[in-house]
Amino acid sequence: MIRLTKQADYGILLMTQFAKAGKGGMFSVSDLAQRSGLSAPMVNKTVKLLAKAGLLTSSRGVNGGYQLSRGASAITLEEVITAVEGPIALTECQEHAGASGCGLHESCPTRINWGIINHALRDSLAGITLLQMIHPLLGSPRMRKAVPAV
Amino acid sequence: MIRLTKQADYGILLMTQFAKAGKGGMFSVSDLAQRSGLSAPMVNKTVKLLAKAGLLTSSRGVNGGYQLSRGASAITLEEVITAVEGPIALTECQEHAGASGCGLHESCPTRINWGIINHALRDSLAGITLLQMIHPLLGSPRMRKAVPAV
DNA sequence: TAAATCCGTACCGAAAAGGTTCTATTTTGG
DNA sequence: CCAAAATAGAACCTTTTCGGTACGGATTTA
Repeated sequence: MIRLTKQADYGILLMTQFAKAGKGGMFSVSDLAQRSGLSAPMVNKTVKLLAKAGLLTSSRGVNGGYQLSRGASAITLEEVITAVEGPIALTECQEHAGASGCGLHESCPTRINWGIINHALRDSLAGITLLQMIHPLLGSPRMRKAVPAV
Repeated sequence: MIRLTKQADYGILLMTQFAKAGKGGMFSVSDLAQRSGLSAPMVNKTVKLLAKAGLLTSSRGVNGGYQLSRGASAITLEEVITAVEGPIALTECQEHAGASGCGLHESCPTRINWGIINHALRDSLAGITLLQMIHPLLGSPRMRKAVPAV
């Protein structure tokens, strides 16, 4: 029902852990699992996706772990969600434009509207950074301006 | 992956059929199935939800069917989607506020941000009417103003 | 060289989505 | 007044996706 998946939620939760630790904070999977209250395998799975997307950098071997690849003010929710659960689009036709076709009778005259809606959603997610997520009261006034009643 | 369900898509498709037919246009389920290319049982299931939400009115018996309860310019995508797949909210905690609790360790400092995001999504969907869906080129300039880059 | 850690993939159970069917109930028309 | 056409509502099944776990391999450090 138009929900974020739990894993995307976990991704955001984990990223905020890094953000709270500040620049250079490095955590292993087991560290993160303890801090977040999530199971280690689930953390494992999720940080891999975040690292693959370039939001985290990894170090292998003893004393290895993950850390933010950029400052918390330079990473947005849009990036985190996309990293974990793929492109953000309410309708399928917006994702692989023209590739498959809707299979329905008429050519879709509503595609323009969907483009606008998807764009609005993506942009409101792209307007919120990890820094704002951990300091909502500081972030929200600026954000309210950037994301007005639409 | 943050997709609309197919049934919600069907709901929108069906509602645009009514909108194209203009005020007072009445269709039976089998009519709609033919026009839309969807299976009759699926149409059946979907229009029931739309009727229950008050977006369509129904007439039983021979020559019965469904019709729009209001003009196409007074029905928004937000209403159609909510009718078919329930309240629009990306995160669960926004729906039944405080009822269940996240179950996670700290109280969620990000709830404010989610409220803003959900609101932005709902409002952009509420800003698009059925009339605009069937006349995208007419509707979009006004809509671009109502739903700016957010 | 052993331990810690990331990497990649494959797998399984549970939940949700997608779709069908069946039995009322209501209305019209002959 | 009865048969046909239509909605109302619920139950059911199948398929897909989600949520979570497990395992073998590669890499770094001590």
